[in-house]
Amino acid sequence: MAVKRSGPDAGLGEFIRRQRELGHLSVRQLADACGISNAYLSQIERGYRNPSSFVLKALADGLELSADTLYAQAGILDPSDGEAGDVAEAVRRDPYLSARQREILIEMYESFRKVNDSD
Amino acid sequence: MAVKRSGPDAGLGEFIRRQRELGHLSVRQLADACGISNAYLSQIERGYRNPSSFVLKALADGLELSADTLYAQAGILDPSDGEAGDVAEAVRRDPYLSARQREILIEMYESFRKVNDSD
DNA sequence: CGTGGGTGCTTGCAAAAGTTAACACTCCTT
DNA sequence: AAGGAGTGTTAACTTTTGCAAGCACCCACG
Repeated sequence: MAVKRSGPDAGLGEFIRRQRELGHLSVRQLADACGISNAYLSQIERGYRNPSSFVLKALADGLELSADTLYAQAGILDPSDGEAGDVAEAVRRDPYLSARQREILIEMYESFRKVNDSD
Repeated sequence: MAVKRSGPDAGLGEFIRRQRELGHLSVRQLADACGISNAYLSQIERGYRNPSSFVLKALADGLELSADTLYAQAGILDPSDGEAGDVAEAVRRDPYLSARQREILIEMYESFRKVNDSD
């Protein structure tokens, strides 16, 4: 599946460590806040382990940044996913729409915005 | 340890299954698109497995939605996340749309919802 | 019929995730 | 100097992920 597997090679880990240090947190403090063991966090930071989705989310919360930011660092999120107003966001989060329907609604919304700009 | 543990309890899995069905994809089709095995996807959808962050990201891509959307559904539900389905609300609050445009978007949104019900 | 392909599901098993209990080191305090 | 408490790291272990290979079922087509 092409995705980078473990090994001392972790951009994500380095980023987490830097964020942790910026927040003046010890390995144990952040690990506790995330509900994981300090040993495990240490290994994640040095690229010897890949966190599960739940742990990644917990880390994002503990570091007070969005999961998307961590994903971006993990190299698994297109930075282009960024922007989007509240409407587009609400559409993306709606669990009852198909991908195609979301696409249509967002496109229509953005075309409305565009038209209004030139007023 | 705070992080939610497995069990047939899967909000996330149900959501993934629903999205897959809305896209008219078979288990094998989505699994292939995500680079994971069909057996594994089946188990994820029924709540017997928790995907790693990499697999979760692949699923988000395969379903054409953002990783955060999956996270929101993943049951790490901050109630503060403002109850997803408020597309209509977001549209009504948007200051950059005309009354007519709001009407159109909401109507289209609701018709999508209606169509999906009868799947 | 019958067989080939479609669907989702079960079953081992190797390989990772994740834990507990240690380690070595530093900095304070006594 | 001897202890305590802080730091990050390692080692041995258990639990979970994720896959290959197969099951049972349904539907179309010769």
